[in-house]
Amino acid sequence: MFAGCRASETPLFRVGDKWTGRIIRCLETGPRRFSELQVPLREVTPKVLTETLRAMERDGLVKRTAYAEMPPRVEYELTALGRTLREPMAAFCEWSAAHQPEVLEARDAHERVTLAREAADRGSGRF
Amino acid sequence: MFAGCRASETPLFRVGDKWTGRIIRCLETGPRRFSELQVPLREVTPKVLTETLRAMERDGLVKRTAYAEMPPRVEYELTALGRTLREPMAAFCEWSAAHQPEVLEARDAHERVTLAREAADRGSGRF
DNA sequence: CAGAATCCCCTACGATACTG
DNA sequence: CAGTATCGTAGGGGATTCTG
Repeated sequence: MFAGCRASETPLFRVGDKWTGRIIRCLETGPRRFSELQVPLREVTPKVLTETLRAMERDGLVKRTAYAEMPPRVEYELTALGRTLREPMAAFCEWSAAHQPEVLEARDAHERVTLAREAADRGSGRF
Repeated sequence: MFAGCRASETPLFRVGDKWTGRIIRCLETGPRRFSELQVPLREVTPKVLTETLRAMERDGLVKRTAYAEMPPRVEYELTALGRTLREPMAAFCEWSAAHQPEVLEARDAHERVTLAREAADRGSGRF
C-alpha cells in the first residue's frame, strides 16, 4: 500500500471504512455535535456513528468533549493529526465527484455486455 | 463524502476495500500478470484477487487482456480512468506512511488510559 | 440529547481443493 | 498459469428499544 508494491500491515488506518471519511469532511469546518453529524450522514444509526467516532478518537483523529449540562452536549472536533487528513480526503472526494459519471457509465456498459452474452448463451444452447 | 457534508450514495467507489488501493499501486508502473500481483500483495488468495480485479474491471479501472497461449497468460493494466486514481491514492499512501507512527502512538496512549481506568474501577469497587 | 444494549444479517475475506 | 468451486468465519453495518 505504501512505497511501491510493498504491502502494508496496517491498511489505510481506518480510512477504508464506510463513515470515517465522511465524518472527517463534516468536521472540516469546525466542531460538531453528535446530532449535527447524524443529519448530513443521512440515517447513520447512533450505534455505528458512536463506534466510528470512538475508533477515530482511539486513533487520535478526533477529540471528544462532553459538557456536563442538561440536556447533555458533546462536541467532536478534528485533532491536529485529524486535520492532516483533510487534504488527501478532499483529493479523494474530488476524484469521486469528477469521475462518478464515468464509473457509473462503465458499470452500465459492463452490465450490458454481460446481459448480451447471457442472452447469446441461452440462444445457442436452446436447441 | 463529496461536496461539504452532503452524503454520497456511492461511497468512494470500491476504494474502501482492502485490496483495490494496493492493486492500483502495483499497476502504477505498467501491466502486471495475475501471478505478479499475488507476490507483492502477500498471500492474497486467488479468489479474492480475482473478485477484486473483476470489480475494478466492471468499474472501468483496469483492463484485462488474456493471451491464448499455453501456458495461459493474462495481463492487467490501469485504464485511463484507473490512472487518474494514482494521484489521490498516492496522497493517501504518503499520509499513511508519514503518520503511521502517530496513529500507533495514539492507540497505545488510548489503551494505557483505558487499562488504567479499568484498574481504578476494580480498585474502588473491590470493598 | 447522546448514547448503551440487544439482536440480526450480509458480505468481505480467507483456507482448501480442484480444473482448462 | 490463471483461475473456479465450496465452505466457513469475523465483524461492519443496521433496526429497534431503552436510559442517564
